[in-house]
Amino acid sequence: MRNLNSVSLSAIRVIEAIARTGSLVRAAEELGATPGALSQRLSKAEASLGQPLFVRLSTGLRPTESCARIVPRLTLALTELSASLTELKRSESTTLTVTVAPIFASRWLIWRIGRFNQKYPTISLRLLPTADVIDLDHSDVDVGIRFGRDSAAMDGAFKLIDQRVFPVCSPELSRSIQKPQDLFQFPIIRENDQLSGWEVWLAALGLGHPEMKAGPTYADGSLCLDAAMLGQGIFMAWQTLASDALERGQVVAPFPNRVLSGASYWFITNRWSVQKPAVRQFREWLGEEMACSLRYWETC
Amino acid sequence: MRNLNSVSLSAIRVIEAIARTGSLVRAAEELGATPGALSQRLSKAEASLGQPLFVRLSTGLRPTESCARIVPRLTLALTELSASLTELKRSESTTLTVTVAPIFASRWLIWRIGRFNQKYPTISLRLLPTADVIDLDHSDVDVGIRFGRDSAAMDGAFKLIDQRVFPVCSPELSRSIQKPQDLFQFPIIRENDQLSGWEVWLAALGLGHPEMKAGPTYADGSLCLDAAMLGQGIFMAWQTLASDALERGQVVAPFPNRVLSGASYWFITNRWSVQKPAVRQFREWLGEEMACSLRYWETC
DNA sequence: GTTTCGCATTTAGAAAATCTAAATGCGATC
DNA sequence: GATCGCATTTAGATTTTCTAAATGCGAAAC
Repeated sequence: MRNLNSVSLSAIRVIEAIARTGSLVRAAEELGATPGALSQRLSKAEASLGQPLFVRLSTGLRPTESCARIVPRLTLALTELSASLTELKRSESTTLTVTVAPIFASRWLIWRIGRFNQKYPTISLRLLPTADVIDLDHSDVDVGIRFGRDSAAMDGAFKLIDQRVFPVCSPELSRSIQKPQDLFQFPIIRENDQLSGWEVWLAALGLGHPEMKAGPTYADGSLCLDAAMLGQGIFMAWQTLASDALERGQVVAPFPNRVLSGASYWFITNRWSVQKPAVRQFREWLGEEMACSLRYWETC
Repeated sequence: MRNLNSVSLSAIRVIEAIARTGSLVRAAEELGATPGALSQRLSKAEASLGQPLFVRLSTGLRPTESCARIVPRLTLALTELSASLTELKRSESTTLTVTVAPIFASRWLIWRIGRFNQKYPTISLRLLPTADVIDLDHSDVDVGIRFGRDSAAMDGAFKLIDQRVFPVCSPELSRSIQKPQDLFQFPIIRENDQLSGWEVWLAALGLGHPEMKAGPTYADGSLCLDAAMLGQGIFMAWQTLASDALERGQVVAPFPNRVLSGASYWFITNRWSVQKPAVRQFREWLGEEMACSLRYWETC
């Protein structure tokens, strides 16, 4: 391996091309350079190898015996390198790695990926459900779907959907609920002891700060939604979380008001992946699916 | 193959080394460069491939999935290139191609090559008997043994031996020859209708321009010598031509005077081959063999 | 919790390599 | 004897690549 320090690899390519084509001019054409440039590279290689590699004929260049002996090996090795790069590009264009928050993945995305695979069978979509934000540019992840406040919008991010919040509960509970104030006869389910979303929702409905019953608290929204399904209380949910549970009737939203929370879902891209067609296709597909979910919520 | 235009081959080497060693610092050490240089080459490669090849960890660099997949192929290909270069160097050091005039080859050199092979069994000596002078620097020939006038001595040539001329004839004829004038009762054998050598020899012995009988003419000195052996006349020979025939008694030199012709044998070297040990060894061996022939001539 | 260490990366400027375009030279062919 | 095709040389421009030092960042050590 240390051998390769003695000759520039580009010179090896020149040698192989000249040997294969039998002429400087043809090799130059193949390599996209001028004959003069190749001639110089060749001379340098010969000098550093301490031996001539080609016999100069009036009709072109003929490899010397020892050069001819290794040319097939050079061709092989260079073909191998070339094929490797092709594979690199190919695999890159057909696999798409997406990092998403686990809750979004489990409550919304994974149920729809089947349709994506149907539409783009050549793209192999891989999910990387992680809670922490990755530096996409220095990873092999193409896309991130991140939730964040609109004010923190990052460079080159694409907004997928505004988050809207609304209370949900089990069908049983909802029977006792006619007006917003009725909600507060039930416990309020909390995510990490927080009551996120309630303030904006109440404000939008012109309600003050009613007294809210203590309720169970869970580490993430997904568990909170489960608790709501089981009738443990009222939970302030949002579209992508509750979408499928609503559709299946596992929970219901007693009021049609869906209030902008001021946060959104963002589609962010690895700097390298921006121009990958698969990225664009995934983004467009995501947009369509979200629009479809939205339409459903509006009709119910 | 056209693929390889997109990425510099040296970058491929960097990629392979980083992937194999797992660290920029170690790769830099192996490739004999600074980490900064490799970092730059890598960034450029990533840019032109349009994808990151390594995930940056605090402990070093980890290949991305698609990079890792091709690394074994890269290692293979680079190893192959390296091995090819090794073979190139190896074969170069053990085969020695020598271009010689056919007459010198057939009358002197080939009878001694056996001894050369014995002394240097690892060097495979190949003779290229050609009449025309080759431009060594642009051929795969390492050495030329050329005959020429001293005034035309070329650059970097090494004089092997001064040519000395002397008349020879068959043993039968020589019995009638006591003094130089006796030579001219026999036909004078010519090479290409020329009487080369006679003038200097006669001058050295203080003889004028005696009348010389017409004799057979042949295309080259080797055939002239054969004619002399067969008693067809007198031939003005020289050391390397007549050496073995004299030793075997096929011809005799009636007079001890060996006169400098003003020409010599030259040992010339392909510019690339000068530093090959085999070249030096062959030159030294040639010198010894010639000295040995000289000693024999002096004693007879 | 702070420091230190081992990395990779960035930067600016220097050095080296490589290239281009045109001239040159050399055989072979017409 | 002229012309064509090819490789080579040359000088100068251009691009690439490198070095050395500064920087930044995370993990381990203290």
